[in-house]
Amino acid sequence: MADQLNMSGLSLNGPGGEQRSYIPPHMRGKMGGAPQGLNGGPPPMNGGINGSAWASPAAGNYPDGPRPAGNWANAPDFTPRPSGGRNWDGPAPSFNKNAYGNPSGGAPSARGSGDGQWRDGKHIAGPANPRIERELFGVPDDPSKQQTGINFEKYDDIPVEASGHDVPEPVLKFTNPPLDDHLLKNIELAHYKVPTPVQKYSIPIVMGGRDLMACAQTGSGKTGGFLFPILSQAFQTGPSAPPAGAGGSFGRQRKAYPTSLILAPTRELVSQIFDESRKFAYRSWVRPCVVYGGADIGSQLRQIERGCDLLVATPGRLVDLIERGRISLCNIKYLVLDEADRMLDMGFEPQIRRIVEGEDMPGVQNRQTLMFSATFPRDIQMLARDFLKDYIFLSVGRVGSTSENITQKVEYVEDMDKRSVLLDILHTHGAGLTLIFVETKRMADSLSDFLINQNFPATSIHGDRTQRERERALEMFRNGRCPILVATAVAARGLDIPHVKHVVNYDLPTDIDDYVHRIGRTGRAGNTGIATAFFNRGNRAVVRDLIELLKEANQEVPAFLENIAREGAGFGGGRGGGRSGGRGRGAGANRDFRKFGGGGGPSYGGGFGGPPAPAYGGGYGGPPPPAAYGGGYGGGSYGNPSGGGSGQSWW
DNA sequence: AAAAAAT
Repeated sequence: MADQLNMSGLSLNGPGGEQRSYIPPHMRGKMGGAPQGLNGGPPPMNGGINGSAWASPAAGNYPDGPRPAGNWANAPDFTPRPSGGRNWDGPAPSFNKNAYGNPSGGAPSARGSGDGQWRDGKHIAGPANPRIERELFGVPDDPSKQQTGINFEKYDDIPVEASGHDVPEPVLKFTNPPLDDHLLKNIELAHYKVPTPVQKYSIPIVMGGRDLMACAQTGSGKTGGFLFPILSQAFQTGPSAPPAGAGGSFGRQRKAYPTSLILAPTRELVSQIFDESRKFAYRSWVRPCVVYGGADIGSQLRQIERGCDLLVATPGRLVDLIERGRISLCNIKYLVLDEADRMLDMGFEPQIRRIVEGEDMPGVQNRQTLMFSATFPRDIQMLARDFLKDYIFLSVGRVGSTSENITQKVEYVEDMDKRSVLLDILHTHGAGLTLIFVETKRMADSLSDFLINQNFPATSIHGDRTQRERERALEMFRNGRCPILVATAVAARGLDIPHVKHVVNYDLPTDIDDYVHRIGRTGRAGNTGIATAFFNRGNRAVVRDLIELLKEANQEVPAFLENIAREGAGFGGGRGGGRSGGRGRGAGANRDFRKFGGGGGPSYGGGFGGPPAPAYGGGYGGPPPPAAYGGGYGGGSYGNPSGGGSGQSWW
């Protein structure tokens, strides 16, 4: 069998039998002297995009298309984009006022948004399209599309703290001014009534031209928090001219010049942000696009070609497209880094720095930059220092945990008993969506298999499933056909799944922030939810943080937790709390370190995210510092900025 | 230690 596999592998070699190693797509054709075709590189654009290996599946049938039911599968290939000319360096298409589709005869260019134009300094909305409206905004009876269950009074309880100089007054309503009328119409279509607290602040901040660093989580309305002001400004000021000299360069491939770029860590998250941006860009001149890995790049390229004003991307795929010369960032006016802490956790810093500092993006003074992050540890502070200018710092309270929307339970369950306890829970809390978090991909598979064998409608989502499987699982969960979803960390943050009734931490995460994110999938903004965690001694690393969190949220703290915490506080067991306070969390953790942080000068050494105590504590042979140590602000200015990473010795 | 992310 192995031999057969090898044989088929060999058959991939070149005709002369020479070993041909894999060449990434963006490198093909750059190999010295090799004819382009040999390496399977894409033919030139006018060579016919529908030919050869470059060909995509037929329109309307993208097996890995990012939006399974999305309208862009229906968009005809090469519909000239009425307003797109400015964003290309190719020859601008001659404007034709009927270009976006005479209803009869012409190809229906139903793209759902971005169908409007900018002409003679005016924004001209595209035609209304009932089908697209239903797709984007849903119908009142369709719970999967509805923005229901948002209790706006609860939102008002979320504390927001703004600091920085000249913080503008928050807005109280969606009104013109400051927001553009076209945006207001779309907001109304989306049934958004009142801005959430983060939106109340971010709208005037961003529209005032200021940079923003916001500590906020998804569910606080932060997507609208950046989309509303960005789109509103775009609707009023129109597109940017392409760079001088970009137009008509002979032989150059078409290149898109987006004016807004939104980076986010996971594919599902960028997809979700894209969906939101389609809503609010509906009928406007702004055409949103989305690019991420794991999906057919050909269809993404074609989308970009049709015009790309607002781009939502994961870093890896964006770098790929930049290397291919298909996207230029030189026109960027707005840069948004969403879930910045997560992106750094996932090792995206090099790609992010390359995108922001190493390509053609305007410098920090010539663009507006917004960063969102659930926490504000040292590495994020460094990023803020480098990417932002004179920013306003916004700290938005936790949506779920500190309010009493979520009933948190912690049960002592040994690993071997977890399955049966889970079955009990599923039998007891039958109705509603249940999201079960596990720590490994393998566990996600085996647990969902187990549940399916027990006749539970379960599915799973994790990084080893194909993008298509991931999206399908999420869709099945969202629409309730598979109301039990077993997930790894891929689903922990950012995903906005309405109506999750119960979050089960089958395996507790080692990082309490992850726990907060996970339980935040339920009890969203006014809905009540339940979060159950299975705890055993294997989780004692988080016991202190967990207790602190439960207390903070006015939840019951089981006696066994206190007991185990005391065990851990003994000598030798110091790892129980060594990390406490390392990441910003708890009351006051997400604060503007410029205000609270240690001293002046370049030392960013506030206690914020400082290196864990063991980094130096071990050297003295003394007992490990007490758990409280290292928390707080300005507590220690040990640690040079770059040294933070090396002290990771808490396990 | 695990997960995610360009191929």
